[in-house]
Amino acid sequence: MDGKIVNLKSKIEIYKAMTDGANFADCPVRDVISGINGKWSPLLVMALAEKPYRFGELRRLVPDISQRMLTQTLYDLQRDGYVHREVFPTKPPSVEYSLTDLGRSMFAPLQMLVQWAELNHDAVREARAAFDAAQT
Amino acid sequence: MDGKIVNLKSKIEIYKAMTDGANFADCPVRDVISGINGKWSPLLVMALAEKPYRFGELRRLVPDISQRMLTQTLYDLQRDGYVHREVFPTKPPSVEYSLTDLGRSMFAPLQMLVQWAELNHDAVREARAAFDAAQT
DNA sequence: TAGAGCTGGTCTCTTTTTGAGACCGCCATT
DNA sequence: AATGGCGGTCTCAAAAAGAGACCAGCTCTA
Repeated sequence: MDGKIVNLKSKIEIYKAMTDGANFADCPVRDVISGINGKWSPLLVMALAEKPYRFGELRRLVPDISQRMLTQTLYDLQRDGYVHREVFPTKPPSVEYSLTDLGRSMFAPLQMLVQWAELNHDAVREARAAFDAAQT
Repeated sequence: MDGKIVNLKSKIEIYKAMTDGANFADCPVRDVISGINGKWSPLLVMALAEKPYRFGELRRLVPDISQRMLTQTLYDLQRDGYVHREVFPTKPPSVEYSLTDLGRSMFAPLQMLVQWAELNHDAVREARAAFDAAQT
């Protein structure tokens, strides 16, 4: 990642990249995508892209995540190298989570998708309403 | 979507877009994202971006999806307005699935993410191996 | 000094989502 | 008459996610 996205591949090449691999299960692209396509991963990455946060801060920032899923999602993000976890030996030890370079490099493409969602959520809502009405 | 993505928002604005809404559940951006962030949705969208496919063709193209999940994922994509479903009254009626304009407009941002995944899957694999080794 | 609260978690239990695979009627081919 | 493709639905088991109790260690307040 040198900051610019050039040489976009053709659609069929991109699709092949998603179905590559000796057997289907270990296609590298799907392997990576699945890690950032969980229910909470994108939200946490976007939050940490702003600035590092402590565990409790993230909990308050994202009030509808359960503590269990916050722990687990952060663990998974750390394992895949997107998030750095640092423990500070304060009286009640505090833990700070921050994005690594790899995590930061994901921000741009993720932002595109979020921005697309923002631009198109009206269209999606209308489509949904029309579909449900037609199903009467 | 007029083909160009301009005026990128600041990180904090993007995060706010993901946490907007009276209560957390109906944040528009998360509502939309959740629809395209399933296990199979991105793959099917990428496949249909190439050209329309019939049900059985998609099944063969993506051999590790179960019939149940293919049915359901296509249904959800149709409901959200990404996919058009057309039934042809042939002897065994055939059903063709194709991307709508809305679905096509999603291709660009999705492609960015896939491309990022392709570029960075080595880094992710290394991070994972290092993490697992450190956990000994 | 006793109680309550904050720190970042783990553990158990229940509900929801997903996956595997059997089954369906219809029709064409063999 | 049996086989296979067509696009599904239905059932049941497994996996993932959510709710909430519990934990030790420390600090502040009454």
